[in-house]
Amino acid sequence: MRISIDNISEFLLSKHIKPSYARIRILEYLVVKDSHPTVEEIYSALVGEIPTLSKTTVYNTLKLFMEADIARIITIEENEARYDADIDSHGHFKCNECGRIYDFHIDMQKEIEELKAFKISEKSVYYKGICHECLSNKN
Amino acid sequence: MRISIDNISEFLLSKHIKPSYARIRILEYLVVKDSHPTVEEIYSALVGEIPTLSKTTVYNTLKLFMEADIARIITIEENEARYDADIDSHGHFKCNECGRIYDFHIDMQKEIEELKAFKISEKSVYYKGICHECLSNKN
DNA sequence: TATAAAATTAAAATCATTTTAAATTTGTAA
DNA sequence: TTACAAATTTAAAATGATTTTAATTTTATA
Repeated sequence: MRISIDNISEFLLSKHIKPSYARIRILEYLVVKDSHPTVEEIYSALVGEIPTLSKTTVYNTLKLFMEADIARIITIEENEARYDADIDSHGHFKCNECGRIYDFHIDMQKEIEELKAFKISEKSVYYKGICHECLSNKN
Repeated sequence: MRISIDNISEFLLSKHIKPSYARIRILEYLVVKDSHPTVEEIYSALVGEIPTLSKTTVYNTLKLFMEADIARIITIEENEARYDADIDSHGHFKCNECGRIYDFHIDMQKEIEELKAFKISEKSVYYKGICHECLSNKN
């Protein structure tokens, strides 16, 4: 379920998170941008409008969101943790040329025989390659 | 295709990699242990027998292996890159209790409609949860 | 208004990885 | 065998993302 921009504050309250200004703006950024930003990107984008913002707050807030299952971390590449406010299971494709991350739908319901006795709490699917746009630009 | 222990040296030669002692031992460790070790684990395990070994060599060697498609990196968790000498596509399950990584078979052939115009070069599937053994120990 | 709890912050610490430049080893041609 | 160039390995320093710490600011409420 995607969060809508209108009700960020109520949404946070429903998750028992106090909707401070920083939290609202960070979640709003995650939802609106929908680009799976890094901490650096979030911080840089918001520090202009929230001059007192610190990176620690961005880290704290994202950790809070993850604990509340509002956001999830995308570790498609070490050395660049990204964050996604879309919790529903879907795949991520990273373009090795432009660096963009694309979402795609993929069925992850199928039961895995070997994991029958395991308790699965999280599934991630990461693809890499070259996106359509970058392929076009090459010709 | 799994590499067998007997022919590590020939295998490296077939990939146009000079089979130095460090390279042979590191690849051997990856193949035999089959536990998706971190750089730290590889280094610690081998430095006793190869006292001059340095971590930089482990890093260099793993990078070399990845470039030659002999090994792949598993970034199921930022802050702990792991390495796998099994290149065939398969899924990885990480137990949040004991930290072990399990392999499992999963069909990754299915074409994704949304990525039809994309060039896919790498697919990763990461699951997390609690493994069977840790679930048993809890009761 | 006072006060305690929560949120935010800057600065320092940590730690995996990369870079750099030097030292060592290896292969090969003379 | 010897000498030299290339490849490999190395230690040390640099980098950079993240975490920790401890202090400050903000918020809610009595």
